[in-house]
Amino acid sequence: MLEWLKEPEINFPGQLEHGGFEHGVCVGQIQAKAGLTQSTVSEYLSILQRAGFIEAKRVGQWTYYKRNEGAFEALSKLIQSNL
Amino acid sequence: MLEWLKEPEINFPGQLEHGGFEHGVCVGQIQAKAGLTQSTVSEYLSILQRAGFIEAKRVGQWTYYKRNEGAFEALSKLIQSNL
DNA sequence: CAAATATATCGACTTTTCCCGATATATCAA
DNA sequence: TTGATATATCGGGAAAAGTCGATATATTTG
Repeated sequence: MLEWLKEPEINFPGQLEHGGFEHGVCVGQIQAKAGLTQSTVSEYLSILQRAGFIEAKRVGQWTYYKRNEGAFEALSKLIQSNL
Repeated sequence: MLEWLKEPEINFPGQLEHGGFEHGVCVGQIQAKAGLTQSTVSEYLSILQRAGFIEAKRVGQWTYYKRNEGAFEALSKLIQSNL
């Protein structure tokens, strides 16, 4: 999912019908591509959010998720320095 | 364990009695510090070895393990570029 | 070769993670 | 307000990972 969200335009064409990509991609799009149930995908996304890798924005009945690039940079640096 | 092996002289003083650190640290030293059973530590180390994070060298009845720094560098870069 | 020592492997049990269906909550549309 | 849609949360069963004791293998020493 994290890789998918790196190129949302390519991986989630259906998102165009939900107002574009500025806020991220909504759960239903990710679920359809993942082939897992709605509850599983929702839980995954909330875990990734708590871990700081993605950000959520609620707009109406939709929740949009997008990557937090800073977290990946930080993880990469942490592996370099601490591990 | 991976962090311990970054500074073997500091974390495994008992290793001095096993011929020093040039080949790495032997399993018994790591086991004592980890506080887990011998079998568990042996399995951990073999998993880390298969994953490429450490290298093993058998010398007599001892197996010495040491870090493979390249693997950490590669992981850090992989997170930067692919994730 | 036999006993001692260091490590590896195996089988079983426990704990954690994964994933689901059911249900709850929130928003939108009529 | 009611029904439809999107997402979140909950409880449980299945799968995977963690950990152990017992045992096997390899090496050294006497």
